[in-house]
Amino acid sequence: MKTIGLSDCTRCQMRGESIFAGLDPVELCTLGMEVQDLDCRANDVLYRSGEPARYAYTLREGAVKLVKNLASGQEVILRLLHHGDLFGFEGLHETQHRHDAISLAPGKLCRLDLGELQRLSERQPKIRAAILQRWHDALRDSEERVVELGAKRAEARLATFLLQWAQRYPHLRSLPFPLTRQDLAAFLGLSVEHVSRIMAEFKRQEWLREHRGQLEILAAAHLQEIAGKKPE
Amino acid sequence: MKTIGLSDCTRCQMRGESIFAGLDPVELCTLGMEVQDLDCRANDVLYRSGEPARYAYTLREGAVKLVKNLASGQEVILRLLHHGDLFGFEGLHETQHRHDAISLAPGKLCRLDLGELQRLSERQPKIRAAILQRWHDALRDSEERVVELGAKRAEARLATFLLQWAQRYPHLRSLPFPLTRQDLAAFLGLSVEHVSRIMAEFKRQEWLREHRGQLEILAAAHLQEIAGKKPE
DNA sequence: GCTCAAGATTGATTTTTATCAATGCAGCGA
DNA sequence: TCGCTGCATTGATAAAAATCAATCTTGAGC
Repeated sequence: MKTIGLSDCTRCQMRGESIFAGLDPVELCTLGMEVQDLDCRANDVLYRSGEPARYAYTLREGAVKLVKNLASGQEVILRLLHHGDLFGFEGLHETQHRHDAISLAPGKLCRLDLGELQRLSERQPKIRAAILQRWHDALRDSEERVVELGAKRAEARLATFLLQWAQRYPHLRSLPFPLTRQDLAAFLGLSVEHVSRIMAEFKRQEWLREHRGQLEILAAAHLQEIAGKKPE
Repeated sequence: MKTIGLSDCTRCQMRGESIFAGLDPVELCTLGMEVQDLDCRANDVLYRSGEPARYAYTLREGAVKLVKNLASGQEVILRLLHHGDLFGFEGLHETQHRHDAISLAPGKLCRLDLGELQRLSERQPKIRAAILQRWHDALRDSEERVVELGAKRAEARLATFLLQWAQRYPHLRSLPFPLTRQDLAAFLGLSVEHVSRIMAEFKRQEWLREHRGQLEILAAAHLQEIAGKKPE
């Protein structure tokens, strides 16, 4: 991971989707918020569980996983972040991070000091609302995961997941897919082998294709159907 | 469900744990917030998924489940609320409720108009902070459920759940336990039969006792051990 | 190109969990 | 009290998923 320097938010491509959306350039300049610009490679550790929470991050490019490691040695992926996502903001309410944040692919991030963010959100209703919206989205997503894990079988979970992943790249036929089977297993609550078998089956059915970290979904309709299927 | 009338928050036993904690009686009076006082029986429907979200609720007595019903007919319990808990506040960011809220036992609630709550939270930093704290807690809990469902086996999930339930009644030896096996199954992502077998086993081990909606935990230490156990 | 290591796949087997089918039991109204 | 009715329990069996044990790829470094 590499610190590049300060970010110039007024020129950021991503601003419209960030928590600073809705502020005009003048407002943005008067915030007095320093935003660090970071580059990461695959498997860089942004922070570890238990470390003091000092920063939140906006992911501009790449993908990041938030991971919980259990005493048993198992790992569970709690969230997967894409371009535009904010993470680490639990730090506004807790002194320590409660999971690891690890990049899955080379990418770019903005690092925001949590103290400054806190002050800003108190003064700027627009920013406050934006953060609250992220909180809301994170809760909704997490509850959807509870539904998936609690009520659906392996193939349905995987199908749902692949379709959701694809939604994050609406304009692309071939999607970046930097997840290992281990990552998929840790996200879906399954064993690596089981994930591998189901992926193989999906490929045999020609519902998808995979090549060098790229994924193509060929039969979204079939996956949709599988995704809705209950255990029966 | 029965509307009793307006609540006098200044005299509420629960105020210290509510979102109005930290306000002195004078501040409380000047808020101009009308709080409806409700009684419920077991199995009353407070709201349904898809209904316009108009109120949030504070549960003063009893227990409430937030349920998602799937197209397949399965149900998943997303949250279980106890005395002191606030729910329905997703309505601050969405126009419709996204789950059913159903009481498990007779109880008492306060009903807060979401519009008023919104206005209040904009003006009163203390209330805003309190709501944000609930949001944070809900996310943390939901993520813990993802860990349970994604990484643990049936006995571990049940043991964890029982211990958490007990934590909500720290001073009681014998706990109110208004859940059916169906409720437990819907919360833990298991079948009714499986839950029943594990409960029977825990009772055989004399780790707990159950009688007419009351639960006694006799061997928390053993349950703790089971709760941490990975699938192996 | 060749070698190695990490990840992915496949098969055989076991464990966990769901499903199906009775049966038991407690509370309640007639 | 009887006889429902709705849970809860128990057993037998089937399905789903994990585990164990080999391979098989593939990509990186030489």
